[in-house]
Amino acid sequence: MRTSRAPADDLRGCALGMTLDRQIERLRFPDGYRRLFLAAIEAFAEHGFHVASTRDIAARAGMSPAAMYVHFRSKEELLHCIAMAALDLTVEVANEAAAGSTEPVERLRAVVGTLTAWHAHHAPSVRVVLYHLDALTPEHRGEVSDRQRTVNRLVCDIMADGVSRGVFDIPDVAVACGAALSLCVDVARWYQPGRGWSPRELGDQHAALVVRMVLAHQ
Amino acid sequence: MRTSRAPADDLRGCALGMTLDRQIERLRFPDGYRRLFLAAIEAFAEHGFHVASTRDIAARAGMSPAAMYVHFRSKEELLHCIAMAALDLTVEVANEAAAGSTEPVERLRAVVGTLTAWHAHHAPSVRVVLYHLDALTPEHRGEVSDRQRTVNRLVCDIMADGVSRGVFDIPDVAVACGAALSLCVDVARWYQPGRGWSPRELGDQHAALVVRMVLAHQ
DNA sequence: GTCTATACAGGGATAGAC
DNA sequence: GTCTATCCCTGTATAGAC
Repeated sequence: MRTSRAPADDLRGCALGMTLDRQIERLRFPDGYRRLFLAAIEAFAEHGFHVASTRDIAARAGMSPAAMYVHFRSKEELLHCIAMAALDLTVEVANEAAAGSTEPVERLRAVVGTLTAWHAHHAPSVRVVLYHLDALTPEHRGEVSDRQRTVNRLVCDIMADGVSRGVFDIPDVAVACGAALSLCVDVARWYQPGRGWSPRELGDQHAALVVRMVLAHQ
Repeated sequence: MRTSRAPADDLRGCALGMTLDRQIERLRFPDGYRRLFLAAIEAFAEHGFHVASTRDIAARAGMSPAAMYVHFRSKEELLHCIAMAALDLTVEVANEAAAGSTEPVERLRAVVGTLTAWHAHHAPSVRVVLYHLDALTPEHRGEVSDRQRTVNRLVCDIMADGVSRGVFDIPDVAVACGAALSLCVDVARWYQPGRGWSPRELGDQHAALVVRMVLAHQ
């Protein structure tokens, strides 16, 4: 039987320009498993978890409905695997952005810009992970929350560091951190490619706004 | 046959302290209609649109499954009516907040604070309106988008006014407006009552953050 | 590991009596 | 306007052959 988790090591080095689908391609999944994985991302993103049927997913993967159950115990497990892979990538991308500098302003700018661009770029897939988590078992939902807290902690640490260095002036770090991440994440709800700014441009603008939000007036 | 829209006039004068349910009570709906309306809000908020069944909704309203179709043509129409009523209330609340002053900073603070508190307070119901709109027919979705644009325009106007008066310094008003509303709205995704700040306190903090984001350094 | 066939449950919506 | 009964469809998941 297959393990139901994507090996974290295969997720390194992902770049923003690639689509989530292509990044998944790089994972060393067995063929049938990967085809189902990609098909489910498509179907979930298009119709939402509950409306997308296992028949549809299997058909997109070029299989019979029954073949799915060789690779995944249930539709819920399929969602869980996708959510975890997407969040592992998100954590990876955020960490890479933060690693580019040791200066709080630059780190915050990089993380907010990158996460905004990331969520804009993968809006349909991200919506599934953000808004359909109630379909997961409590245990699986807990694992997802852990990953989300990891990103949260990264941003909080950057802000707290900036405060202690006197660069930032933040009344409540937890609230400001939540606010910054709301900017990054909520993009997935409304962003439409081709209308207005590109993901990268929008990221830069959000980064500038967040920096203004927390910067100490010299 | 009943009209399927809540009369807008009945929505005036709503106050934040009341729950959405109670505000709906004030609408002059016929009894059966209102019971179904309230039951559906509960069921949708609890399980999401697709998981909540018409049987469950009818049972909560103390009716047989078939009785629903006397008041609503379909489950989709029920969602539409709820979404429109909720958005009409949101527009109302935002307008009231903006009407409290003519000064851009105060108006922005009031709108962001009130909308944040509103979304925190009604998080479960608001999630339905925000994240399950793909279940609506294109026509109904259009009506919902109209209301959302109304709120957006209100915030944009306040910001543009502040810029033209030299109070605000905003590179791109549309982006800043979207960012401010992301702060207000995304609260519905993560807010849990009883943990951390109250809706009102959170609203005040968000308002302060948004003002810092756009205020011109004197 | 994939197929065909099917069990089994549940949901949206309607018919027709009262 | 509400009920009981029911139609009909779809969906998840399993059985068993290949």
